[in-house]
Amino acid sequence: MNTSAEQFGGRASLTRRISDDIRRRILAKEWSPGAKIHSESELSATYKVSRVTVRTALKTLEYQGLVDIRHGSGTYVNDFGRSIPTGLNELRSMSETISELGYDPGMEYKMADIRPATKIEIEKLQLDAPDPVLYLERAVLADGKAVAFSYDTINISSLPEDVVEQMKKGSVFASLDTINSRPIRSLAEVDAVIDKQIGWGEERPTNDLFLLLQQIHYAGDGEPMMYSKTYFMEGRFQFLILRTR
Amino acid sequence: MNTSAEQFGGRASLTRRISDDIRRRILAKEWSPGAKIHSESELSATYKVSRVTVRTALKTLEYQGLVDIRHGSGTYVNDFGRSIPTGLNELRSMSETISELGYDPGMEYKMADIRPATKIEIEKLQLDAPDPVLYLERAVLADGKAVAFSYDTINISSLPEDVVEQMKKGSVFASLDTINSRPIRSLAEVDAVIDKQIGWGEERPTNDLFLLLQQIHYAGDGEPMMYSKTYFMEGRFQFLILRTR
DNA sequence: TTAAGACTAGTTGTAGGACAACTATTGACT
DNA sequence: AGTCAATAGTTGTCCTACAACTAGTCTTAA
Repeated sequence: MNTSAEQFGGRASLTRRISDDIRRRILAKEWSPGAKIHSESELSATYKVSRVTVRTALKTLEYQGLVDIRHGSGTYVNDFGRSIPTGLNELRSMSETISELGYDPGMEYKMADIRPATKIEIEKLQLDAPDPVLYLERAVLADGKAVAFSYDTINISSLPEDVVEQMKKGSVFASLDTINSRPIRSLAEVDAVIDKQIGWGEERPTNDLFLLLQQIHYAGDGEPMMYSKTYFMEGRFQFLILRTR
Repeated sequence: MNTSAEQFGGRASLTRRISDDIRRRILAKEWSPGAKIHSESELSATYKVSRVTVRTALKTLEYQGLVDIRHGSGTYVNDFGRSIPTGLNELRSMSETISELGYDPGMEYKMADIRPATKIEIEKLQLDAPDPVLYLERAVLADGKAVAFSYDTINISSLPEDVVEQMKKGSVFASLDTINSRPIRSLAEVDAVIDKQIGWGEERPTNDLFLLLQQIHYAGDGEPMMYSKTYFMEGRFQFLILRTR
C-alpha cells in the first residue's frame, strides 16, 4: 500500500495512499467487474483508518470511473474493462501509459538542446524574458515501434543542473520525481492535423495525419513547468476519455 | 442553490447540490482566480450543512479542476480562465457546451429514422437482436454556423413513445430529462480522420479532415443508451481535457 | 539592522460515534 | 402467486474533537 508513498517519500496523504491501494486491488482483479467490494466499515477496519478516509478514497475512485457507489446498497466495480486505467483523465507520463497498456515503453532522442525560449514558449510558460529552456525532440516507442513524436519545452529556471542533465537522456517525469516536483495538473488541447513537417523515420504515416495533444503542465504552485506537443500516429494509440456528470 | 435540484426534482444529494452551487458561484466570478474562498467551517455554517458535506462538495470541484485545496492553508480558485468549464471531462450535451462557450446553440436535422440496429450498433449498445433504434443525422450549429456533424444511434427499447417522437425534433438530452433518465457517464474515443463521406453543405471542410469523438453513453444502471459519432471540423471547436493526479 | 527561530491563529486532514435515508431480501399475509 | 411489512445491511449526513500543516507575527541573537 505504498504506490504513491514510494514516489513521494511517504508525504502523500492517508486518503491518497488508501485510494491508490484500492485502485491497485481493483486493477489486479481482486474483485471482478460488477462485483460489490467490501463495505466502507469493513475497509476502514482492515486498513485501520476512519470511515471518513475510506469514503474520501472511494469518492476519488468514483470520479476516476473505477467504481460506482450506490446509496444504501454498496460500492461496485465498474465494467469498463482495461479501458479506463489507460484513459487520459489521469495525468501520467507517456511511458507509464504505454506500460499500463502492456507494452514495453521507450524513447528515441533526436534532439536535446538548451536554448533561449521562443515567443510562443515565453507565452505558454508565462516567462518574462527569453530565458534558457530545455528543448527535446523525441519519438515515443511501444515495443520498439514509434507511436508518436513529441516536441517538449521545459522551464529549467528553478531546476538543479544535474536534474536537467538527466532529462537530456532519460524520462522527464522520472527526473522530476527525484526532486519530488512532478507536475500535478495539465491542460490539454486536442486537434486533428495534417502536417508534412512532423516526424521522421520509416514508420512515419504517408498521409501526414496526426492527432495532436498540446498540453501545458503545471506544478503544485500553479507555475507552468512544461509545454509539450505530442503528435500521435492515427491508429497506433487509442485515446479514451471518461466523461461523468 | 438548485441547478441540479431542478433537473432531478430535488432528488440530488445534498453534497451534489452544494457542489453545484459553489461551482455556479465560482463561474459567476464571485471569487477571482487565485483567490481564497471561504473556509469549510464558514461554508458549512452559511449552507447550514455539516463540514463533511462541504468537504465532499469541495473535493468534487477539486477533481473538476476548479479549485485547489491546500492543507493548513485554504481552498483557492484555480486560474484556468474560461477553459475548464467547457472541457470534455464533464458530460454535457453539445448544446449545453456550446451555450457555455457563449454561442447560440442549434441543431439541423438531416435524418431521423427508426430502423433495425446494424451489427456494429448491436455490439456497441449491447443488444441481443436487431431491435429498432432511433438513428439521427444532424449538423451541430453555433450561432447558426455548422461546427460538427453528428451521427447518433439511440436504444429506444425502454423509452416511452412520446419521448422518442420528441427526440426526432428536439434535443436528445432535453427529451431524456423529461423522464429523468439522462446518461450519467460516457466513454469517448478520440481519433483524427480523413473521410470524404462525412458531412454536407457549404461549410464542410475541403480537406476532409475531422476530429472524431466516438462515444457510448451509459445510464445509471450501466446499460448503454446511445452510441454517437460526432465529427468536428478542425479549428471551429476547441477540445480541452483537464488531467490531474 | 537583519536573519533565524519560536509562537500563534487559522485551516485542512483524520478520528469515532451516532443517526437518517435508502436498498435488497426475507417472511407473513392475502 | 402476489402484495406488503419487517429487517438487516449499506451509504449519506451530522457532531465533536484533535492532529497536521501553513502563513503570518513576534522574539531573540548575531
